[in-house]
Amino acid sequence: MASLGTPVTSIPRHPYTPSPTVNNDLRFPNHPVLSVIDQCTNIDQLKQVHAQMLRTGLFFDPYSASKLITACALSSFSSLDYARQVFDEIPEPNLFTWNTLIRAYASSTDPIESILTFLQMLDQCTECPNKFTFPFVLKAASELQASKVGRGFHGMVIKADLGLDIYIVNSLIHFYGSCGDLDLARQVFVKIHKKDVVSWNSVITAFAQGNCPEVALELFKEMEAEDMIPNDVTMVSVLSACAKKADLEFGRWVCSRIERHGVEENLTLNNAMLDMYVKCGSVEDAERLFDRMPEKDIVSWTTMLDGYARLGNYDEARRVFAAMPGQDIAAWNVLISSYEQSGKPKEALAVFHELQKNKGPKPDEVTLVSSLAACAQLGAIDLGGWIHVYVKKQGMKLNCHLTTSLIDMYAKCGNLDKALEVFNSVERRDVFVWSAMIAALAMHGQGRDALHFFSKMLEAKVKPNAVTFTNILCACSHAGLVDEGRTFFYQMERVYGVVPGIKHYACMVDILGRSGNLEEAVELIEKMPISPTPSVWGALLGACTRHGNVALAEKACSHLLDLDPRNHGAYVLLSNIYAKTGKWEAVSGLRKLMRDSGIKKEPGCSSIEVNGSVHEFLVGDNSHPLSKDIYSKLDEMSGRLKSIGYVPNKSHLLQFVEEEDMKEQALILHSEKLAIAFGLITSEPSQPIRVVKNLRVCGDCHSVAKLISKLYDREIFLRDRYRFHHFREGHCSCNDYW
DNA sequence: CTAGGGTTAG
Repeated sequence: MASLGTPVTSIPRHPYTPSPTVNNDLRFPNHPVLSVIDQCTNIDQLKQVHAQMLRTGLFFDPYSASKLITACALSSFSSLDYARQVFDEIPEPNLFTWNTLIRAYASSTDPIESILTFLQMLDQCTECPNKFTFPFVLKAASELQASKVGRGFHGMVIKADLGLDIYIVNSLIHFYGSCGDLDLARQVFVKIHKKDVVSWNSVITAFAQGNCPEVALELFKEMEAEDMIPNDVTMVSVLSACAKKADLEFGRWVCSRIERHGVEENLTLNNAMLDMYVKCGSVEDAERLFDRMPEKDIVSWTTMLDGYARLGNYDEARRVFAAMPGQDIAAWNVLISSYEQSGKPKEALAVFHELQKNKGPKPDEVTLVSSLAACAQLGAIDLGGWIHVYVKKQGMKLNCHLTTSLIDMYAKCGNLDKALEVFNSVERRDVFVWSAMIAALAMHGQGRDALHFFSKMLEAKVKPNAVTFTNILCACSHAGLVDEGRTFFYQMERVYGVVPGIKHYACMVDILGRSGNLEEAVELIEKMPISPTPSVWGALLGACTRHGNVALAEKACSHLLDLDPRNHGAYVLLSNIYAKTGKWEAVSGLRKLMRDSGIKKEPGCSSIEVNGSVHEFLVGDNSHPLSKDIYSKLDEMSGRLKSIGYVPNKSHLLQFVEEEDMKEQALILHSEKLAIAFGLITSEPSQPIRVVKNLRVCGDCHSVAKLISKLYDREIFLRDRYRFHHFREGHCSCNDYW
C-alpha cells in the first residue's frame, strides 16, 4: 500500500486520458472503489483505497479524487494534513476539488488555511470561484472574525453576480454578525427579495449574540407578522435572546409556543430552554424541564450546575457536579467563574487548585480567564504570574479575552509594567484590551497616559464603547483632569455615539465634585435624564466630605439613604465629615442611629500575598499565627514614626472614642497597617509590599505608608477600593489626590 | 457530487 512518503512520480501514470468531449467530472460515478470510501472507519483504510485508486488511475478522475479528499477531511477520523497531501498529488484539480479542500479547512481548527487555499485557487485554477465557494470562505472569515477579508469576499460576490444566491447572502449575514457589524448584517438582510427561514435565523442570531437581544426579539416578532414559520433553530436563538434580556415572561411564552405549534423538540432546543430558565433566575422551571427531558447531555447538566451556582446554592451545585456523567472543563469553569463573579475569589482559586490536583481536564482559556480574575480580586500576583507562565508554556495564543484578563490582573496586583508588557506583546487588540489598558493606567494615577492610549486606540480604528468611557472618565477623576473629563463626557454621545449611562454620570459628578466644582456637580445631577442612583449621590457625598461642605453632604446623604436606607457607606462618609469638622456630637448621634437600625460599617479588611498564599487582616486582628511578631513590629513602627514627628490624624476615626490614646490605638490597628507590618516581617527587603484593601484607605494610613516607605526603604503598593497607591521614598503616586 | 442558521463557562 502507498505510504505517505511514496513519491507520486514513482507510480506509473495510468494510460487513461480524458476525452475532451466528455464531462470528466462524472467519469466513474458508480465505481465500486468509491462505495468502499464510505465504509472506511479509519485513516489506514482510506490510505489503502488511495493506493488502489492510484493503481487503477481512478485517482485522476476529479470526482473520485474529491470524494477521497472529502473522506480524508470531513469524516470522523479526519486528517486534514493527509487530505492536503492527496490534494497536492492531483495534477490539475478542478473547481469542485478546490471547493472540497476550502470547505474542509473552513470548518477546521485552522480556518485561515481555507482562505489561503482560496487565494491559491484564484492563482492556479482556470475556473472562477462559484456559488459553492463563497459560503465556505465566508464561514472561514466568520470564524476568524476577519472583517476586512470578508468584506473583500462580499465585493467579489457582487462582481461575480452572485449577490442573489440565497446561500451566499445568508452566509454574508452570518459573517457580518460574527464580526459584530450588526448594521451591515441587517442591511444585507433587508435587501433580500425572497427571505427564507435561514435568512431570518441568521439575522436573529446575529443580534442575539451581538448583545442586542431586544432587536433580536423584535425581528422574531416581525418574522411572525410576515407569516414565516420559525423552526427549532429560530427558537434556540430567540431563547438565547430572552436569556440575555433576563425576560422570563417572554421566555416562558416562547416555551409554550414551541409546545403548542409543534416546533420539533430536540436536545439542543431543550438545552436552550434550560439555559433561558437559568439565566432568568428560575431554577424551578429548569428543574421541571430537566426532569422530563428524554435525553440529557453534558450541556444539560452543566446548565443546571450553573443555575445553582449563580444562585449561590453551592451545595446543590456541588451535588450536580458530582452526579453528572463526567466533569468536562466547562463544568469546572462554571464553578470557578461563579465563585469569582460572586466575590468569592479564594473559593474560585481553591477549585482551580482542586482541578490541578485531581488531574482533571486540561484548563482552557476560560479557566484561566476566571482564575486570573480571581487573582486580580485578591491581588494574588504570584499565582497570577504563574498562570501567565503556564499560558506561555502550553504555547497557548493570547486571545483578546486572555490578554484583557492578564492586563487586568497585573494592573490590579500593582504591576503596571507587566500589564504594559502584555499589551505590547499582542497583535490583536479589541475594545476590551484597549479599555483594560486604559483602566490600568487610570487606577495607577497615570491619567495623561490613559488619554494618550485612548487616542492611539482611535488611530487603530477601534471603536470605544461604554466601558472605555467609564475608564477614561475614571482616569480623569484620579488624575484631576477636570477640563478633559468634561470634554469627553460631552463628546461621548455626539462624537462616538455612546449614550452616557449611570456610571458615566457618577464619574462626572466625582470629577467635578472632587475638584471642588460642587455647584456644577449638583447642576449635572439636576439635569440628568436618568434618575440618580446611590452611586451618583455617593460621589457627591464623597466630594462634600473632601471639601468640608456639611450642608450639601447632609442633603446628598439623605437622597442616598432615601434610595438605599441600609447603605453603610453613606453613614461612614457623613460621619467622616462630621469628624473632620470636629462635630463629635453628630458623630455619636450617627453611631447611635446606626446601632439602633442595626446597620454595621463594612469591616475594613486588607490582604497580602506572601510566597503564593494570601493572608487577611481585619481591624485589630490577632488571629494570625504570627500575631505577636506583627504587634511588636507595629510598636516599633509607631516608635520610629513618632521619632520623626508623625502625629496620628484622629479625624479618620469612625468610632467616637473618648480617650486620646484609645484613638491612637484604634488607628494603629487599621487592617492595612497590620498587613504592612506583616509584609515587613515576612518578605525580603528587596521585595515590594503589595496590600489590597476592601475599602478606601484612610488619610492616616496613607500618611503612615508614605513615611514607612522612606523609613524602611520599601516600596509599598496599596490597592484600595478605587485605585492604587504606590509609595516610594516618602511619596505616593497619587500625589495625595484621591 | 459540494452550501447557509442553533445550546454550557469569560
